[in-house]
Amino acid sequence: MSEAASSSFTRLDPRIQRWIWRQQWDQLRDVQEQAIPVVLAGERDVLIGAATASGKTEAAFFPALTGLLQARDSGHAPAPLLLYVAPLKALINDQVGRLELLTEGTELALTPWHGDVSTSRKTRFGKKPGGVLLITPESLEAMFVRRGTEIARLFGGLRQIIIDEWHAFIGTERGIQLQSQMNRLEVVLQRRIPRVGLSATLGDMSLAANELRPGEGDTVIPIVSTHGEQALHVQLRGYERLPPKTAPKEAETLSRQGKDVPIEDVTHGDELDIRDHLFKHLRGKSNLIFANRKRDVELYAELLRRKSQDQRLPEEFFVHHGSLSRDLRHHVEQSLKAGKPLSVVCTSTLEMGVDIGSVASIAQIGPPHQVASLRQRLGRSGRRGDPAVLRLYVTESSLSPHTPFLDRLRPGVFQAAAMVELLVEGWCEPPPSGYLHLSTLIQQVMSLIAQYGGASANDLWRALIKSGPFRQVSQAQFTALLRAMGAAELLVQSNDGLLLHGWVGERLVNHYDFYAAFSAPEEYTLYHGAKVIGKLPIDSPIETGGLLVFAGRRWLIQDIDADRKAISLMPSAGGILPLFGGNAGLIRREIRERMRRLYIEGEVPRFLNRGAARLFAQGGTFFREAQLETTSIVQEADQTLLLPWQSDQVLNTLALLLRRLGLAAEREGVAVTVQKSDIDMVRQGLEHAVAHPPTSAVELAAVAENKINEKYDQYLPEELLCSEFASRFLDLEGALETAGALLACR
DNA sequence: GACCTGCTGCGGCGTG
Repeated sequence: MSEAASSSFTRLDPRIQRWIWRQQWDQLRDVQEQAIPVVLAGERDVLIGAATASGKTEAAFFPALTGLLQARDSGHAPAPLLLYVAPLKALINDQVGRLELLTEGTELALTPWHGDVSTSRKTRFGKKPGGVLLITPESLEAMFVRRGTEIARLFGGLRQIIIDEWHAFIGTERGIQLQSQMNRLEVVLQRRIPRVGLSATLGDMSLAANELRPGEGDTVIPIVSTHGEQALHVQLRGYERLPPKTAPKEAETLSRQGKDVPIEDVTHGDELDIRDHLFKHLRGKSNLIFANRKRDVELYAELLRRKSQDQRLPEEFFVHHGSLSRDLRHHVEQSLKAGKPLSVVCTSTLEMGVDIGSVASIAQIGPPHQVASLRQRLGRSGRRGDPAVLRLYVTESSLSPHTPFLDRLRPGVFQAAAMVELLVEGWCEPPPSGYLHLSTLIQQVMSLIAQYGGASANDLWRALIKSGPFRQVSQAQFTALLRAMGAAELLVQSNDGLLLHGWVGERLVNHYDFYAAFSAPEEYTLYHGAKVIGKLPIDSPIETGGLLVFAGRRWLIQDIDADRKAISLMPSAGGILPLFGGNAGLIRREIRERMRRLYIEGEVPRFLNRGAARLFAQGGTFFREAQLETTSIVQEADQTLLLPWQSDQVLNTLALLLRRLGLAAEREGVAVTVQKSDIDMVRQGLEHAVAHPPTSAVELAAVAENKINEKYDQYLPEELLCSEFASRFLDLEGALETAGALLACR
């Protein structure tokens, strides 16, 4: 360590300094230099923004552990405690391993606490709290519920909270749950506990800071890595849909006759072309191939694997997604980490989390859904000074006189191109904010009552809303929520006004399902003999004797056991790709605006290959033919389309405004379509909407169907469900403005 | 037109 290194270094505990020496680091990273003094001071909240593997975890732990060791050595009572919260169990396990080395010889207790940790280890912490506690939000929730009266004792010595991968929490159910838990700790301890958020440099730091300390984001100290941006090599490849060799109906007839139909024969020609390109360019190196859907992950893994087999090459294409068993995923992660040349077809499971080292390139099949996730994926490539390499593969439908209007615009190519441009310019989606999170509020009300053995409405209001993170919820909404919880027998009121669990609430809180704030579908476990392969959602249409492609292998479904929720598989020659359900995300205004600009300027971005450039030209020509530069309302046969190039929230709202007037309006891709209508009808509808707008987005939400999305939404009365829906999916102001603009142009 | 994440307490049984 050089002299200049550093006043920061000299302030660390000597035991930590020795560890740094042993690593033979010649200097601290810049985020570490910046973070050490402020985290060590232990007074303010800190948000550290830096890419994966930039040393931000150490930036938090070096000073936090220094403070912890000093407090312990000075005999501080109660025993000082550092809390680390992470979104993944795997991250906690990794972290414990690293901390064990870092704290060697200090006799500092490290306690991982999640579902896979033994009860004995948890009991040990209960008997002697202190040291470092590493936990998930769900396990922390369980502590509040099961050990409510012990919270003050267990966390009495708490000095700081470090939150890993903070960006992954923001805007989600788990994010607001964690905010609420941190606040509840402060309520019990009656003091402010400094928070240290670790985050990828995504979006706007000030928004992320305001989520770290809700309402007081400006008091959070931001620390951003000054590390230079890496070079980026990107290519967008375009394909046109080509039919499979054997049509689906024909294939079904053949297989019913007992004939074996190879998967290549029922796969679209463009998908085989993409496979060939991947095979040719990725073999021999390590790569990540992201596909948007698990079905496609299985498809491409299978196609690539079979091609390797045909050419008698060693197996080097693998699968990784969230439905695979932990063992299978772990094996792939370890092989990647060991530096073996292998390509993994995967979903967002390999976007963050455990360290897998660096790969040669990233492939993305299908247009990405978010610039933020595209950037996160790119961060996995080209770490050691090499440029990051990104290949995007986008298929558009084939052109014929019957090709639908929206497909002729080639929206996939334009969306992908817009996202790459925004990525290069350094833009990405800010974290979502403004949601009510009423489902998670129901969970937190139930949990607080469990913690204290009952609570008054006023106690709940103060702990969750007035001083807590649910500040978007009004008093009237909160009262309505409690009343609805009473009606659903989640709550009952005792004679002295104390709120307790009703019989439904009791049953809910006493099941381990309660601790997670997010909902997950019920799944069947897949077995090959005694070995667990993975899990399938039970809504998949499967039956005994059926075929399945899963985990990059082909299987025959031998047995389905509904009681054990188990499916037995045996290897087979054929296989069918399973479909997994899911909800799509929301596209932001900035992306749609950039798409429009690309259409208007018509200049082919340099990163497009020939195929993509051709599709780009087709889309641009069609855009001009349809005069979309000057008008955004067009008619095709008996449907009318609105193309305002706005956010999905604006499109949702426009569709509802028209539906309210009895028009068959729907959001469809980049447009709002209105069936059985003409331009005049739609213009009249928009005029009426502008002249007589609904009083609020909440009122408009009543028109929407299927508003239940989150875990406890089913307990919300219609009015609150509408409020929640409006806060997430609608933008009335934006929609009325857009309607005005649509009417202004002819 | 999608992906991902998480989980207690207790009874029963084997082992030292």
